[in-house]
Amino acid sequence: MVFMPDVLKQTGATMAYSVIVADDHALVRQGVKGAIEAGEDFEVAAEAADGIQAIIQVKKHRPDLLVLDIAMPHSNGIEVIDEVHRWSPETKILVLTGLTTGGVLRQARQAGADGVFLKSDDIDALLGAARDIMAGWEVFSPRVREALDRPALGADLTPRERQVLQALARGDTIALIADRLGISANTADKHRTSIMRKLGVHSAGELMALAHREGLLEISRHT
Amino acid sequence: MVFMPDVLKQTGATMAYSVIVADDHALVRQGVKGAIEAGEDFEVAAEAADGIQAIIQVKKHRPDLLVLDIAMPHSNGIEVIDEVHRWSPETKILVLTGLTTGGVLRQARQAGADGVFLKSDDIDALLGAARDIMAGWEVFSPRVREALDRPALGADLTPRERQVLQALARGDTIALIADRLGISANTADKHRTSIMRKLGVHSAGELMALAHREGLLEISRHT
DNA sequence: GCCGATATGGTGTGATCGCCCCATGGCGCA
DNA sequence: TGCGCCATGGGGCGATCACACCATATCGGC
Repeated sequence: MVFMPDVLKQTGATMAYSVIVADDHALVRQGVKGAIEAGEDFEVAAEAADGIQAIIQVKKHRPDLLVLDIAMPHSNGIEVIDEVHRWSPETKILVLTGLTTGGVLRQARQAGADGVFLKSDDIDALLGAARDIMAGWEVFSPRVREALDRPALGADLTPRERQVLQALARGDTIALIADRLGISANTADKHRTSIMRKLGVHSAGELMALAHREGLLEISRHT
Repeated sequence: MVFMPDVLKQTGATMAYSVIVADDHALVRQGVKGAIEAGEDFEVAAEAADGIQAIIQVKKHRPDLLVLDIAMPHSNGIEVIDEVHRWSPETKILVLTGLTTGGVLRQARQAGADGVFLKSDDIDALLGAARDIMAGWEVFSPRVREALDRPALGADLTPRERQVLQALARGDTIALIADRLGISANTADKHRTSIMRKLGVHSAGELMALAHREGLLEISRHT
């Protein structure tokens, strides 16, 4: 049995939700396109291979739905969400990510994504998720919800502490960080100490490893 | 115009190369399946969502081609390549990866992959790559070749130094590493010093950041 | 046979780190 | 009006790190 919105039942056909798919991997775009066009109530209007292109295409097409990868070159997915809300507020956003590290998912939800779909989730569920979102629901798959419910690991970090953590993870030394932030080395050190206490680590090495492994850092892509 | 091997022209049909697609992301598997079955000379015999499953399916089906992602749960792609060569040496291997950090690509080639395809490469090229591999060629896309040609960054590390680097990146302290490897702290320190000199960094923080960023570490996946 | 690379070990020094002590001011909340 | 949290600052101490110096032993190659 195929779900069909009332509008379609009434008009007969040709009226489908327009979709833009943004992911830097062509294979993923193809997979999404195939899965979402399997239902005839969605039609992919354009694709984007990076964040900038995603914003441009959204401005241009004003789609009903944006399927958006987080880790992309040129402007990450979180920034794209903000821009989309600004330029095309009626566009629903379904975030697509391979990461289940919690931090990313939390960022996406807080930025205003209407749903999150994991790349490892069952592909057949994607179309249903898209339909649910268009029906006005928020869609988080079980595995996403589980990750979201897990106590955060770093959720209690203060803004300043996050700032210091970013710098530490880039390999900056305490002296350099203090200088950059215009504070004394003692204060920067105090922040580092607080971070380590909150994350339960006892050496700079552990902290670096944890930050990279658990995705506590801001998302960025090079290449 | 569709390429068709001589065997197919002779027999008429039904004789296609069997393929196994191994990737932890269902969307990618779907994309690969669609792209590779667009030519009628390939047929996906099975899929695998992790390294263990990939090995099991290869043993079972003895496919002509394995399309293999590197970063997967339970046994990474490099290990899978070894196992495939052991249990099904006639199976060609096309490595699929999103990473272009050189180290991974180098590992894949050295492990005996017959080709590397980037997830961001043009999807239409995948079928051609598969056909070229079955024709006995080694297939590396231009972007892969570029990454492979780039001077290595860490290529001159000795085996022992790599070992120490892995431990450092996990957050282990020099004293712990020395103890684990059964050597003195002085020697472990000497290795660390050599690593930092070869990589051109001057602090533990920089080293950690570089190792994670440039993918100098062994591939592993959790979750 | 000698040279280079690898791996092992020891000593020392200055810088940084990990963690403790202390303090002040602002801001929100009961 | 306190109480807690955040951010800022100072000082100190022991451990670790970064980087020199020194050394021996093995192994492969010219």
